[in-house]
Amino acid sequence: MPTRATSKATKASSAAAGAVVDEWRTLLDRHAKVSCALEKTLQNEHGIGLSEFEILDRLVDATDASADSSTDQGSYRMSDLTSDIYLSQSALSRAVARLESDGLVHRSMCTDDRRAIFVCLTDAGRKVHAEAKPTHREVLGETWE
Amino acid sequence: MPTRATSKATKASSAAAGAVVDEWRTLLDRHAKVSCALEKTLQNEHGIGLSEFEILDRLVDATDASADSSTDQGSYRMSDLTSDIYLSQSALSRAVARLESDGLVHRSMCTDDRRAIFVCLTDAGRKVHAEAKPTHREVLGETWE
DNA sequence: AACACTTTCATGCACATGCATTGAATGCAA
DNA sequence: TTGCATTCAATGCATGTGCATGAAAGTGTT
Repeated sequence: MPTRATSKATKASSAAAGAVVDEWRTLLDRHAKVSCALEKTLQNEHGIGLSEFEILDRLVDATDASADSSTDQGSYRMSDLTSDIYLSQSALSRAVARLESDGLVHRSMCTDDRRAIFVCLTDAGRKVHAEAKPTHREVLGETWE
Repeated sequence: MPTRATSKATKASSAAAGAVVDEWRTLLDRHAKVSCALEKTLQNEHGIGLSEFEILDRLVDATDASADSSTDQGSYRMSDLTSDIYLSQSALSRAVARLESDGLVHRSMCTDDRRAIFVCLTDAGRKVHAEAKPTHREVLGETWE
């Protein structure tokens, strides 16, 4: 396993580089298959996209993790969420906006730093996630291999 | 390392399911990081996107693999390409259209089955791919881990 | 031949994403 | 205080993608 290629490792390691390329293609294929299946199933059965589900998932994790009632239940600072998820800042902003318009999360200002936005689950959001989670796990198990 | 889950591993394995979820999140993160880096670098240094490069890559592979001059050099049937790559049929159609307008590939009809379209590399396409391939491998090596 | 069905690729449309920018709030320094 | 750079989130814009459809060509049945 080539730990880390030197910046000029283009020529020397043709076999090792080929292995990474193979892994990369495998990853691309699996990503396409799994995320496509998740997207469709979550949309059909629960009316949310994959990005939306992933956000809800993080929020629930955060809620369960910190039992301290920091602000509301399961608050998550927008900027923290951006770095904890695979979405870009703008994509996250819009996804949260979608979730809010669906009534699944609530955006609130922080009094300490009035630039920051806190996102927290609503009861409806918690409910939808609880319903969608088994579906998510199931599809993952079916399509993973 | 869980080699391969049985096909009906939905309910029974709550711990194993959690492991798959972890792997899935890891895959999502790596996919985002690597594909984003590849996209940017390929675009900046060679003027093509990741999808376009992947298509060129398949075409070159096909050229090298079959030394028989089947039709032209490195022809690839559109429908075959669709199943060999992670792109959907419509995405592939447009990506090839982009490549053609850039002069990197050439679309030609097949006389046997006039529904089918054959894609083959132009000299310019071969050249761009040859230049971009080291970059691709290099970025892959840098961002893989 | 005539008809229905399938396959193959392109395209209109809606939408999610990334980039770059904007606007607001903060922090720091003079 | 004023001034300037920084941080944070939202948004205009361009673009790539998927879904559903359409058109053309092939296949099969009567």
